[in-house]
Amino acid sequence: MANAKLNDAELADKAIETFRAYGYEGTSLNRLAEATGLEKASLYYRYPGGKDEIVLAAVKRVGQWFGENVLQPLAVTGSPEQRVRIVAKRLREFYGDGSKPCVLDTLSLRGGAPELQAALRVALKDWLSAFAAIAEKSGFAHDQAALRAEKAVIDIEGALVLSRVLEDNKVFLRALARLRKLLTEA
Amino acid sequence: MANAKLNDAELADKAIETFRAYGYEGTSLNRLAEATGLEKASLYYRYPGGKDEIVLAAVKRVGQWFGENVLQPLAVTGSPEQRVRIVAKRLREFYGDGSKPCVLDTLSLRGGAPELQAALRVALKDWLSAFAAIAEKSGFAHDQAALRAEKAVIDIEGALVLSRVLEDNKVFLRALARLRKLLTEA
DNA sequence: GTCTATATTAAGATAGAC
DNA sequence: GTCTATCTTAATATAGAC
Repeated sequence: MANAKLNDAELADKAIETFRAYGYEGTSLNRLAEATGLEKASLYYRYPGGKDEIVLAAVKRVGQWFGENVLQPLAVTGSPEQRVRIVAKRLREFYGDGSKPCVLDTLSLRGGAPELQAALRVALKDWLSAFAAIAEKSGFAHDQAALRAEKAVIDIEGALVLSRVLEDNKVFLRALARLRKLLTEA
Repeated sequence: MANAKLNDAELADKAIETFRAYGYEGTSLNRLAEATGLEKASLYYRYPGGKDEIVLAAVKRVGQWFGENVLQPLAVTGSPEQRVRIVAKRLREFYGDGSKPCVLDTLSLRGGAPELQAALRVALKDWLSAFAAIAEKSGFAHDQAALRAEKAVIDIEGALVLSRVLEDNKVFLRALARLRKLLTEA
């Protein structure tokens, strides 16, 4: 790690950008080498398990980042409305105004290792839990809060798909504009 | 075509099942050969352009099928409510109760040819137009009808992503249960 | 029209120099 | 820790028999 060109976090960040755009099968080690600026052999030195190990590290890292920067603001001070507004802003950045796919979507196609699918499932459940918590704090009953959270994540994921296919970010931005109402208003 | 094991429609149907599950990059000719029961060389004989030509043919075919079997019922006799109920049923079949991904999602990752992306965009626009038309017939103003259609397709696409990641079809079935209200009720 | 066999290119993966 | 070089396997693609 002394002569490292990139630290692990930087490497994971570069890698995840490739994975979220091309998916697991579409991300070759050549593409990863190009994206990170490291040669394939260097990637194998740091991740002997190859692509499987890299994608797991990248997903773990992005999950952590998402938790700290997007979901954590839901648990701090401020009204539920204010918190959701901040989260919507973070989501807009995270998804590049709707131009960057969600890893939960593009990495969940068939072909990925079971450990990858398990990691994605955990990340999604964390997301749903955080949204359900803020909905419950806004006054929804437990079950209704869970349903609102589900609808909110569906709205974001679906809008990302439509924005990608239509090449029109406005679809995603409209979905983000619905988020506060969906999670905090009856 | 005389000694063909499969006709073009059958071949496209087998191929699309592989493409929707694995995506474009994840679908190798070996997988297509296995799925169709034909050898790779036979696939090249019928589609000299290889995978690019096969995926376009498959998308064209599924788009046609979707139009005739899912969207066309929206334009026949019956109340808007009845028509949407039928469409929800067809969608449930088309997506295998939520277990089969949408080609618009899994084939729109980076890596596919521009012609493929264009074909997906046309298919999605057709879908949105058909949903918007039934919403307008239900009494929504033109713009509101278009928004309802967008929300409805987002709901379906997003729910498919969540169902896939969570391995829980109930998420998708809940979305389908919302469809009639979304397209026909104020 | 489909097959077996083969050629060619790219992907995954390792060895050894610096 | 990263590199160049190389190996191995799988992918795309074609040739020619039936």
